[in-house]
Amino acid sequence: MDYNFREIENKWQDYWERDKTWQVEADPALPKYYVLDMFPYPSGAGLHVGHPEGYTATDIVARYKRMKGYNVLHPMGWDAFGLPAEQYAIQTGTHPSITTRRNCDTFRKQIKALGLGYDWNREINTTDPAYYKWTQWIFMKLYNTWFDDQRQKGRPIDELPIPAEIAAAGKKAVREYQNARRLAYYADAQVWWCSHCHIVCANEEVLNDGTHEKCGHIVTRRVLKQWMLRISQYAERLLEGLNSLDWPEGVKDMQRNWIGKSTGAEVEFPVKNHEHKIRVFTTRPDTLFGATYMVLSPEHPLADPLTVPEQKETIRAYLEEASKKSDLDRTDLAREKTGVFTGSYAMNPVNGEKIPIWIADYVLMGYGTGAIMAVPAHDTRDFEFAVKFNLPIRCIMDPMGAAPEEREQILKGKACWTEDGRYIHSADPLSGLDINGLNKDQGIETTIRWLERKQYGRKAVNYKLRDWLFSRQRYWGEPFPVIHWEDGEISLINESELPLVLPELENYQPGEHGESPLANAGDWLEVTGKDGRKGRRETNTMPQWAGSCWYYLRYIDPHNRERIFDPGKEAYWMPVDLYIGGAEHSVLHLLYARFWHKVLYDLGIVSTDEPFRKLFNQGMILAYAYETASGAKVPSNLVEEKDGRFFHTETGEELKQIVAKMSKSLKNVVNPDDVIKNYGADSMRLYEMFMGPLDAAKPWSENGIKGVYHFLNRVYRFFSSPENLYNGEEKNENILKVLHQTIRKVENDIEGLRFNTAVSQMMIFTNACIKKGKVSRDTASAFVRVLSPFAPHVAEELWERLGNPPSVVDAEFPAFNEEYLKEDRFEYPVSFNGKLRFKLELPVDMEENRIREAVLNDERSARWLNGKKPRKIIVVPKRIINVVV
RNA sequence: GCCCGGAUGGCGGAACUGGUAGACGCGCUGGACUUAAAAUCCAGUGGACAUUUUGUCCUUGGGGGUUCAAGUCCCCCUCCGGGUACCA
Repeated sequence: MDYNFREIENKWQDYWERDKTWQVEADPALPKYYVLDMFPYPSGAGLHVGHPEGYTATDIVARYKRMKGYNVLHPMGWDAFGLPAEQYAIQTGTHPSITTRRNCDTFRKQIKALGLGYDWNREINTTDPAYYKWTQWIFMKLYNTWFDDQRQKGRPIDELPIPAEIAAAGKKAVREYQNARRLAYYADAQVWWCSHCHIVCANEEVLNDGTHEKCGHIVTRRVLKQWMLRISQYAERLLEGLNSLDWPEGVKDMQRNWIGKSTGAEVEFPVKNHEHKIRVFTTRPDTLFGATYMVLSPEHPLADPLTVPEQKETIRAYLEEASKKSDLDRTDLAREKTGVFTGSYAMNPVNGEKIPIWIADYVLMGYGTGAIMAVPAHDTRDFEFAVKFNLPIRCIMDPMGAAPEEREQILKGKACWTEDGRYIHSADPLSGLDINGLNKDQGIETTIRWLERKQYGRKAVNYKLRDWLFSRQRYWGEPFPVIHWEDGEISLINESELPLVLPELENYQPGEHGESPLANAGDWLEVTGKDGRKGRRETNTMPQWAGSCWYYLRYIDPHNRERIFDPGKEAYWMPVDLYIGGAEHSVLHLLYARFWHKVLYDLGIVSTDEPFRKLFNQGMILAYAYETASGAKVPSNLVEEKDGRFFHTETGEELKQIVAKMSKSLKNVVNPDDVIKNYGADSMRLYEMFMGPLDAAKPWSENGIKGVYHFLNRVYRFFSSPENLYNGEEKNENILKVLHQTIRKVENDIEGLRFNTAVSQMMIFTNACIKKGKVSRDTASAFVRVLSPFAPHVAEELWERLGNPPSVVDAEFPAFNEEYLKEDRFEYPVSFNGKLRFKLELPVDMEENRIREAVLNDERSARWLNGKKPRKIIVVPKRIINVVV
């Protein structure tokens, strides 16, 4: 008979609910532990098997830490703003809040069915006005903050020093001066527009092929007034902060790449017959002697002024083409370089040489200064361009480490060299700069010093990270607490007016030309100021990232109506000790949240500089799928298995089993509800942990879940049968040893998030008990506690049956005792020349020399020594013996 | 292109700072129980060869190297996954 998981699971889930087991409060007398899941978007499809993986992992850690005496904060909530609910509203007229509530109810029910111990008293929902009141409040803080570059710190806008000439120019000038420095600003932005969704997309939401990640349609460029956040000013802080974090190196690397710091120099090139100067950023100022032309990006402000009359028409056509090209062909794989000559020349500061100025779209306005000096001999892009347009290529570095033939080519300007070497042709008696013979590092340093002395340029740092486009043309998002006045002034609403609640609408359809659905909001839109001035509310809403940027802070004090949270509680619970979620949030969510957190820290609102101390990414759960020899996918319902091989039910063709993402079309989606119905929540939890390492992608297998289900049945059957248990202490040495090994291993594995091996150790223990046939109640009680974070329902039931009062949740996690783990003898593997030949059991405290004797005296050694004397005998205590002959 | 990560039996995966490769689970084979099946229990299970037994050889994607000893460290290569891309 299988154990009745349904009855047991219902019973204990009811108990935890009635008992309010998971409700916690800040308690300075106890050490705290804050364990957080990335909260889900409650989609209409319900929970997916991927969700419970991370949730189970955090639940195990939470339960374990609680048993270790920590006060554990483990909350859950909903990232519920988003497109699907709005799309559904457009189609059916159902208000998104109704859809959202329904979906949250489903998710909550499904999560509870897994026996996850969340404090539901702290549940939050980003779409709840009582929550987004504070999202709006943070936006107001961002608006009222500027970044002090000197102190590398955000400060209140009233502390921004106003230069005398600005102050003298009047209020408007002061306002503009401030607006140009606020962390949230409203400005013309070149944005990606998705004409399918009628929405602007952040750069991050546009895929490599120029399509919108949400809908797959091609996006186009537009200039629109949008809200932006000055995250780029926090680049250095965001980069620096990574060093102190216990995060996967891969995630840190991704963030570093995204921030994209590069050091080099800014150099100014005078233009012949013009007062303009072209400023460029370069990481290779040392190659100035090799600069043979310059390039401006098509959007560069000097593109037009520097065009000579005879070139006007050509340039105009090129600029137009370039602006169109950035729409569609920008991502062409075979991007052949294009460009046109302006007719103007710049002067190379190192040698006074006249070099032509071109315009080309391989130079981007959004990076550096939007202009470059081109050194074709030592930059692959410039090389490609120079070859195509027949521009001179001047090698100024004798390559080190290049093959002789390659070196020949490079010196002749027929190939490009970007590595280190020794400079040649890099001196000019007039300018006084000479770096011939130096290597790259020395060359860069010397050139920068020269540039600074001659005031042609300076050392400079550049970041790829750009400002964050923060508004969307959607209904279902946080409204901005902003009023646009008829005279063009922008102001925030009063804090007392928060939350600014989303108005009810008849029509959720966004406009064709970038108007948000809120433009239909009638009365809501119009405002009249005290002075009689008319204004209009902002009709854009915030992106979905907004709510998820700070939700972990609201869990701390979710019902506080007066403040965002109580500072004492914040100081107690923060930082998050462990944060688990999908790797898809490695860059954006985590970077945005860190940015907001740092601003709040600078303003004294939070007590830590970084929000998430330890981060871990769970891997994706995949499924088996099938394909024919030609690679065509076959839905799983058309596949049959025979003797471990797979065949198409209709054609009979043999199929290959592969691993793929779960998808409706492959018919291999696993529904957690079905799994719970057939095997129970404990099996579901245990299997998700047993599948493999938490961070690995791994395929779901029906047989795998049967394995852990089988294990739980064995556990239940054995430990719930009184005839298998005797009272008091454990008498069997071996059982005691395995028990304590298990306690130690499970403890270490939970701390290291290696749940798969923890489960396997518990299996080893159970096998040993069943083999023995009878163990003590002490042993059973210890094991049940070890098992409880993983399979809490079975554990509660057994705990009760062993005669303990509920609940095992508050029992102490057993401590392992080294005494029981000690071995006095060890079975040494004995190798000859590295090959294992036999085993020899010896006392562990035996001296090495005595061990050598013992090995040589063993009759089995004679065969391998073959009459020779051993050259050397290596003894590694409690590991191995190796005889070298 | 660049930056990460990975490759271990029929399958999912173990293996601490280099020290008995294949833990644990699945599957498979044989057996017990049963009228039978399921469930359960017991035994076996990397490959090849040999065998009455003791056994021998091979094996962690491929090739080199360091070492008494390499899945683990170093160099080169192949394939797979993720990120990113005219970033100057």
